[in-house]
Amino acid sequence: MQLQSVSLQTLKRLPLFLNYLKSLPEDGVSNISATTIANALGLNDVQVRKDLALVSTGGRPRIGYVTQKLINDIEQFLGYDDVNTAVIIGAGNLGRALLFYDGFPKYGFNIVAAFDVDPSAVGTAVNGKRILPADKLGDLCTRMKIRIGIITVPETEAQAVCDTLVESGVLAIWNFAPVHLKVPGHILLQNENMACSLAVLSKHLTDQHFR
Amino acid sequence: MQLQSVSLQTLKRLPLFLNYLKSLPEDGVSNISATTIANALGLNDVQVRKDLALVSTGGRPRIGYVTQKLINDIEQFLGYDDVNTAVIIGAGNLGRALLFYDGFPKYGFNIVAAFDVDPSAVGTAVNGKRILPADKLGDLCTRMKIRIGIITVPETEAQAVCDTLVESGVLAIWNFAPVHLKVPGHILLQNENMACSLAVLSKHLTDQHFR
DNA sequence: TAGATTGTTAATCGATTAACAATC
DNA sequence: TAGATTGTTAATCGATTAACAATC
Repeated sequence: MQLQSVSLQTLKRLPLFLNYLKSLPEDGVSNISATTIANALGLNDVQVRKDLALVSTGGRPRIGYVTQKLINDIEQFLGYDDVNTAVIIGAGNLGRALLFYDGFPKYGFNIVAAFDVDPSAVGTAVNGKRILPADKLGDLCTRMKIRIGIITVPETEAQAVCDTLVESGVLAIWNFAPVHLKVPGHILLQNENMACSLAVLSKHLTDQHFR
Repeated sequence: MQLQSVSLQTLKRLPLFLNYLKSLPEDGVSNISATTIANALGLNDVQVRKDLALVSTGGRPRIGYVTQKLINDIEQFLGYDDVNTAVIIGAGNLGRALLFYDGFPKYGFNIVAAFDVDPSAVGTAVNGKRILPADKLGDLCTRMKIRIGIITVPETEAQAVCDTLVESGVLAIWNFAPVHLKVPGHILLQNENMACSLAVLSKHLTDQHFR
């Protein structure tokens, strides 16, 4: 699966821009230059300008962009206007952390429910979201036309959960289990691999590999 | 900060190889080919071979690599032999999830403690790790020569925590707060930005941007 | 006007993929 | 031997950076 209009790299930077722009004081200057954004985020200014050119227009020499318009354009491009429904499978610590994560509603995502196999968890609620029995997962996804599944179950359960999601019409899967899932080509699989992050950090501490 | 001997891309793939190799049945075939690994993980076989050439030797045509030697070589390269000590700042849901995360000890990381400002959390323990008052953070990092800090506090607190860590000699920071932190050049900052992941997923659901 | 900034084209850089000889 | 696989060199691809004319 590849991006056509916008590169994956650009797509990953846009939320950073958005977050930075939103962090600016609202009563401050209403314009902002690509150079300012670049410096604030440690990026190249031409890169920022190129990214912005793909999702917005109206940057003026000497003046820059209108901050609010830029925010609107990026949000529109990223589809934060639409509300996307998602489910979380696995109501352990990580699943609970995600249920509390403020970013979801903020960026147009709505977690409709969580699922777990543990009978003592089923029936309770976390941050106002109900925890349902795992065997109801497929049914609910199909009925509610859920498009996004977030997997926070143990390694051993992840593939089975993934298969159920795919069968039930889920299109995108965000996987926190440290395992390589097999999915059909039309499914977008995003792996959130803690081990990768650890490796990069760990490597930094053994200096000779850096220059 | 840039990598010399190994590219960042390779560094991110090595843990994937490691995880896959460890998932193989131990009583199975003792050799494995780059092609097999590549197919299992959906990568290019030459890419795998190139990556492996950087951290191991002894692959034999027609036979492949000795699985156990490969595991040892990757682990040694990634520095999983040494135990790295780390602290978590913020014992909320995400912090607690990380305290329970099995991957840390498995990959040579030891979380020595967590810190929080909430008096009702301070003094308790999560998964056998003590939760200490936030104002003890700098002292403990300096005394115990902590090298890695994991930030799971709210956005507004993240920069202050980050500054304390840097002042106390921490070299690598893993930031889960959705904010761009300022750090000196010699510090490795790894951002775990949920918003970025969301953007990529969300984008997939608006098909026209994909080919 | 002078100078900062945009937007775009060209050059550079790095990573991936293709091709292929060596070899078990 | 035949064929699968390694390891390496060359070609391709894509992203970043540099250069610069346009413009406010």
